Amino acid sequence: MEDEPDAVELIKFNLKAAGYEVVTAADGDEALKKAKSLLPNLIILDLMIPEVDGLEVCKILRRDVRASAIPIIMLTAKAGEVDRVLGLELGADDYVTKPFSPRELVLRVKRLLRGPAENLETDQITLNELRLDIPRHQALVKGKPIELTATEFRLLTVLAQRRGRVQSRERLLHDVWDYDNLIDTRTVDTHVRRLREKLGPAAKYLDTVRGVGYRFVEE
Amino acid sequence: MEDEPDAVELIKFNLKAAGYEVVTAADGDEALKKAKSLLPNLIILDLMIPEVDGLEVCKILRRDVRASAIPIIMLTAKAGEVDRVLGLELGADDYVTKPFSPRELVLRVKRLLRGPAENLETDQITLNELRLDIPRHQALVKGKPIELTATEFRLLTVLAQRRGRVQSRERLLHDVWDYDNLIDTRTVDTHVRRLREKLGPAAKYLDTVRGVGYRFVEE
DNA sequence: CCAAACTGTCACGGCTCCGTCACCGGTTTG
DNA sequence: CAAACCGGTGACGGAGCCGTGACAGTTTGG
Repeated sequence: MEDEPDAVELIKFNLKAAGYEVVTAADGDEALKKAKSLLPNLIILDLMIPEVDGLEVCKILRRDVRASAIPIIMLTAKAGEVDRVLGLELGADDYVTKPFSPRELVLRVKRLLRGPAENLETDQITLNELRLDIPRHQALVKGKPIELTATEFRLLTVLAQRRGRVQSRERLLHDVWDYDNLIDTRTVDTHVRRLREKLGPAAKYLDTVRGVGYRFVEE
Repeated sequence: MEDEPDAVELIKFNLKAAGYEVVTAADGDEALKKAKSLLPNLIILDLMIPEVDGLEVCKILRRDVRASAIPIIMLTAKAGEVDRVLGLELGADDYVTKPFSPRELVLRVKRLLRGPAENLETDQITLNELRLDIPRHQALVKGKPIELTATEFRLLTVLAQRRGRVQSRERLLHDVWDYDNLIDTRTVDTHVRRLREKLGPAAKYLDTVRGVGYRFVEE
């Protein structure tokens, strides 16, 4: 979500190299639409964009029921204190002044995605008889604790946090295993199987989307 | 209750935007007076404040009959990590290290105001036959005092104060040892082992969560 | 100034867990 | 309708994790 095409490509390239999935928007209006429909895990927002001003986009997103929880990084041309305070007041979580190194941006993205803000909001996930308590590292089915290994728990957490949306095997390998090589592996499948075994009746929430990946069902 | 005017205004703005009523104090002395007279629902306390030190303010408030129950969030500069454990012993309920995003602070405020029961830090923790007397720096099993070294006691305290929640080795190294480097160490394991030896029958309260860390059991 | 206590690191070994493979039934494709 | 594709399943060997004992460097106390 940028104004200069070159800069957009540069950022996109570096983020993809770090293993992230990137979607871009040409102006503020498009940015708003995509943000609300795709509900990304993080938004990088340039202040100087056409159609709808960056600050305005931020403000609107913060009022949105579903999008308000998404962390936002702001890109600003001036190092002016006004923009910084204004941006933070409107709910941005971090901001970067141009010019900046792509590496710095990637680091800030990582920090925000693993940061405390995310953990605070998602420290407990409940879906009918299944409950995930992340700080306690405990999964409950109908109130009874289920013994899960560390990897199984992380996999289930990632899927549950993005419930409704299909996660490809590559994405899961990146987020759960920190694998960046795209080697074909049956690892994910095996772990999903073990999860289903242990979850018992709650296994119905784990959907297989043939040819794509896995999904935690919504409602 | 801050030292930098800009930061105070920033926090104030964001809390008000979240629907809270906010009162500020310029120094520790003023903070104490206002806290005792207004009896707010929550206090955000900067460690680096003039007149009366933040830790001192915390200690005084905890001794006060009427103000002792008020949750306190401490703001600490990244340098003085020793303050963290010290603050916990003095009865702070949560910590935020600078720099932090305003949104993160608001989230922590919400959490503390939402569930006071699960976040209350007392100076005495009792779980069946095990009792921890934090101000006296003493651990008791079935009423009999157990000889613990300084490090062992701090480790046990940190684990017990976050009972139920798994603490990673890195987290424990950070909070108990002030280690920030992520080198692989068996130090935590060794100290847990020594703790278990000394605790005897009460050792069952220290859970190992394979691949994650350690946990003080709940109930 | 010495002895005792405390602390961090290391090596070892048992045991759990994990990644991979082969196989097979079901589904899609041409 | 056959061939290719895909994902579920069971099994297995290696890797990684953690408990344990030992030890050297440092601190404490007499």
